[in-house]
Amino acid sequence: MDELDYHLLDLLQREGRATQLELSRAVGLSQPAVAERIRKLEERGVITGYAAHVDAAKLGKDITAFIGVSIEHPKYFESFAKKVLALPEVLEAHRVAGQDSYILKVRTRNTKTLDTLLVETLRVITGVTRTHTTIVLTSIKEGTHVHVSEEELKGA
Amino acid sequence: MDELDYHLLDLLQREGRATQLELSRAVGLSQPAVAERIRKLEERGVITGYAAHVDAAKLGKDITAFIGVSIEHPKYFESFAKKVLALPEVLEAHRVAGQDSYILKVRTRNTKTLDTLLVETLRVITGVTRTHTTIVLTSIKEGTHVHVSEEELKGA
DNA sequence: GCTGAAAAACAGTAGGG
DNA sequence: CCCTACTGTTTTTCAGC
Repeated sequence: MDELDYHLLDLLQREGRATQLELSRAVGLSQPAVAERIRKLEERGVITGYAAHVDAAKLGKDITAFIGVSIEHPKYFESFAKKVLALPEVLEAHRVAGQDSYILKVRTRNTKTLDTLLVETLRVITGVTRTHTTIVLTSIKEGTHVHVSEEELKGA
Repeated sequence: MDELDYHLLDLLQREGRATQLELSRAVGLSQPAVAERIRKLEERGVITGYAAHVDAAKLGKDITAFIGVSIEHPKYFESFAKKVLALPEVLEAHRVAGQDSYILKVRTRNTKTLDTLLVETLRVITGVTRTHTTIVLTSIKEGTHVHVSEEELKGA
């Protein structure tokens, strides 16, 4: 992992369908060298995949919300996780330190479907004692771009 | 937007570098028909872009956290948003309804860099009165995949 | 790591229903 | 809106350096 790898990762996070020729020009390597580096980054699991990003609002998914979920005992963590994984409305699910046991990020069609998700799906899961919902009004920034630089990782 | 478009969106969200030939076989169209549909989806802004996804932990970014930020008056919203946009550690920034004014999702190298971000960068921004940080222990699910189906959008 | 070249796979265009 | 056929790129995989 040198500066060139970081540069490639940066470029590919911005433009996941950039061609190897474009990338090679940007980083100053030959095209086969770029192909080789990308292959290795994928192999080592640094690059986990590629995804098209979609405008949820254009698909009628207007509501984004964060839901804090309290669970009464750790023994219910696993079954909760399993159920939540199966819900398409849940974009992210994190176990967290603090008052809540989990934080979910969800995207639903409207407030009605959010309500349904809360009362009919989440609150009835075994072990869930409380949910606390925060509705997003506007998203200023919504990316997955992980910033990396050689400088930052000195001695890592 | 018909069922075929939804199917293509679903596939491209899972595998952003799927070839048109692969997609065409999956949805039962010819390759040029798929190319045309994808072009239109991009044109209309339904597909906003493509990105490589990266394993942050493999890059030494071990800490994910959600930060609720309270701002004393709406007049500071814009300047706050502008400053936050420039911070590479901030993956997401949402203005929200409720106690907090904003929720940020951040990714940092360790707890020390998180602390620095909090006290030296965020809390000193004009208008910020309070921050409330929730550290992620494990992420069960972390995706951007927006679920879509014809059925769900009946009458939309 | 590079260049250069070949083969295979892919994306984009054209003509026609 | 879709098809097939064709053309130009891109990717992949080799040499030899």
